Amino acid sequence: MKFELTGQNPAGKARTGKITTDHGIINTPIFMPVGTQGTVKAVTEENLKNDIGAEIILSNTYHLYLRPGMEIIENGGGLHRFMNWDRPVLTDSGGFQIYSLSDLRKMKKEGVEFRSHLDGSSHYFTPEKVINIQRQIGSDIMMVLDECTPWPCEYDYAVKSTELTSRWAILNREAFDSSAPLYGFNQNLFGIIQGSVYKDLREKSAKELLKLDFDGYAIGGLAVGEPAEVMYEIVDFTTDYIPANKPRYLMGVGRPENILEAISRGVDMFDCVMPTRNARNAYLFTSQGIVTIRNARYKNDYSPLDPECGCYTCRNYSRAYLRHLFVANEILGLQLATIHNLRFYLDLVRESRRKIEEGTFEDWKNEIINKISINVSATEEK
RNA sequence: GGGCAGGCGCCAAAGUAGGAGAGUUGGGGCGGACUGUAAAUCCGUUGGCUAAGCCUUAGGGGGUUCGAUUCCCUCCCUGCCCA
Repeated sequence: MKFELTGQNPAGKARTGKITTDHGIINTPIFMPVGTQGTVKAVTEENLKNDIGAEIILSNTYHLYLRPGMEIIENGGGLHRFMNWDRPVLTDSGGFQIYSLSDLRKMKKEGVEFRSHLDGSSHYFTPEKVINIQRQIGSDIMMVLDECTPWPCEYDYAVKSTELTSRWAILNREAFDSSAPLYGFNQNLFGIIQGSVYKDLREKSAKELLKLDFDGYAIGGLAVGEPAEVMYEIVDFTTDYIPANKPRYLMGVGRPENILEAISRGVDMFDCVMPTRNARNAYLFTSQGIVTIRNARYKNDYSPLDPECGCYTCRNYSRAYLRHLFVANEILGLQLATIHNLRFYLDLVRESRRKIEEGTFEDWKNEIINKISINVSATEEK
């Protein structure tokens, strides 16, 4: 993997770059659609490429390991072939499941024990195991096993947790170095900086991980309920500790405005379930603001969802039709909504790159946030 | 024409051997939430009003009773069966 910087906005810390992998180039800043179970829910590979313009997608170690299981993935020729996706894939390690499935797991010194949410069976994840699974999956970018801390998080717990993540990082690195790719292309490993909302811990975590010279650095443990301003502050603080020549990935973020603010603070990569999940829940992002397409107000609205959007959905269907699909619980609604929301996110980062290269990112960002973060329905109500 | 079973909120049903009550469940309607996906999920709301209360309400009308959605009479309607 190669990462080169291609542009830098004069104000702020926003920058553009290019990640070259064996499955192609990723332009940064980039948003990565989430495909937890080896599918970006409700859309096809063709949608992802042609209608959305996805350059890389995310998948998940924990979920794929439980189902369909590694044997199926390996026999299928690795995840790329299995799911018919020939562009880069990043896999999360299961660190987020330590957070989101906290009722079903037990932290151990060397790893974490999960009870499967599918059948209750027990599974033990260690850094080494998680690296091996990601070898079997064949992701282009693998993530270290970490612990994603919740919010709020007591300082003492954050100290212990961050130490654990740092200790595990070494084991992740060793397992990575002593194993090899299975499918004939290179794989890379990103470290994850933790430390909750505590700057001293973030600094410590970053410095410890830098010694291990990962291919890129993620900022984890944010967007778990803390105020956005706190998140921005920690992001701003932490990116200063990541060398300029390494990609910076803010895990799990976020709303469009969160992404723009983080780009402004020097982040290159993002992922979030929001565009996909919210699409399936009738919550659509548009250039004019949030459209909750199930609302009765759209019953007779035959205009396109977003007149400024060039996606398949906006080119061909009206708000009234989309609303009808959602109200009638028709599957097509999920697909059309997902195509649009993901296209909106990808357009957002594409436009960000353009503005950074023009040097006008900051002003544009502020203007756009004002436009897109309002709720269209609520506004028109007044 | 006769017999039987029923009619409860926008809809479909539950329940009540008379007594907690605008009142159970599901659906529908309306609104909201969702941030490294246990999510095509979840939550709220859904008679009226001069709103910590009051009023109206269980097919219509009448009756018994301190009290009726529940019992009785009658009419109307629906379904099934028989002519």
